Amino acid sequence: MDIRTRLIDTAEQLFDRHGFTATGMDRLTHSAGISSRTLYKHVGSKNRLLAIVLDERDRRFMRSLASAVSVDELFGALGVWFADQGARGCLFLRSWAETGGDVPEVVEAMERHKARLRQRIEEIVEAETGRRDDELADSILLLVEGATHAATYRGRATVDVALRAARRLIDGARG
Amino acid sequence: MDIRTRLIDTAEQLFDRHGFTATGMDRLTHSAGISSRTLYKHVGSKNRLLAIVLDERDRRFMRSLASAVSVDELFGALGVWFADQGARGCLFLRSWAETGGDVPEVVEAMERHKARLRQRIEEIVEAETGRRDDELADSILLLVEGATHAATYRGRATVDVALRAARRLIDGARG
DNA sequence: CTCAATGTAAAACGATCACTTTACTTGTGC
DNA sequence: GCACAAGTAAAGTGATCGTTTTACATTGAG
Repeated sequence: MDIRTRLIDTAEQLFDRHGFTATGMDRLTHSAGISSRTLYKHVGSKNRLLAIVLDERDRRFMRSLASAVSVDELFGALGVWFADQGARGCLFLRSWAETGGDVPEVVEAMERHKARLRQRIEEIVEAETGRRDDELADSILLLVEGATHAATYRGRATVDVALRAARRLIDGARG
Repeated sequence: MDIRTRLIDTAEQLFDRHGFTATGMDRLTHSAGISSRTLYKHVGSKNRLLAIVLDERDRRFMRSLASAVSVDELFGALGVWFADQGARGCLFLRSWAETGGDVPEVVEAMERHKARLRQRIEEIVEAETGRRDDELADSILLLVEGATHAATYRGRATVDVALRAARRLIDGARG
């Protein structure tokens, strides 16, 4: 595997499992099996590394939603994501909060991700109902966000609750 | 103001605004205007301080929901909370994640808070509909959790979206 | 008047922080 | 066969981490 990919993957796991600030560069370089010199040649700084990690995670997350054209598939994909990656809350919001909103690269990565997620949900709602519905998309975004965070303490069944609530909202809007 | 109260209030603000790990004890003692010796006499360690902060925040948060007997009042209180305290995501989940789930006192404070929140929502749903409805309470918990986190990047209007979605779910369950 | 409690300031603790530097080993392409 | 790019290990940068310690001031109760 490419050294840069290995670095970014390792960083994502450590940041996600132990937190950004709590993860030291020593632990990172040892886990990735590279020297600190190489790390800094590649990513420049710890903050830049975080921003890169977030961008890469966004790409992977959006790809996992790429084929969904219904809320069933949306929450299905979300359930698979949690099963694969674990559920420890949204890494974008956690990173934003851990850095106090003070790191522009991180703020922008978070905002980009949330805008894309919101856009994707809008498309799914339109595919399912046949029309644009901002309010419905907003509601389902809330359910996705809620499931993401409640799953950390209520487990994966939360995704099913979110799906059923989304279905009721859609059926209500249709009827 | 009592020295211990001042310490806990200051810690809550700093942890919330800048993150737990990123907040050093020096900054904390200077902001609270106390010596580090006194701080450690009172709370023992940084982790214990965090647990105490969370318990105190839970008390204050639950008190702000104490009089609500409808979802309108529930989300009304939530909106007031965000207006007063700002919206940077759930401090309990953020603290749990920042400490990697490795600090028992923090894990327990988070779980206590979430159990109480879920219980409070169950009561509000019962007051509003006249009957117990676990599924409906689960859905509204998701909307509360979703609003809490989406408010960080979509602003306070998110609370209104959550309220309207909750109303539709309740009306659907009633009819 | 004095003892004990409660506070302060400030230095010291070893560890660790993010990051840089020095010195050396590898291929790879021309 | 040699220069160059890309990696390593390891020491060093000064700063800061959470926590403890030393030495001293204030204050209220008996």
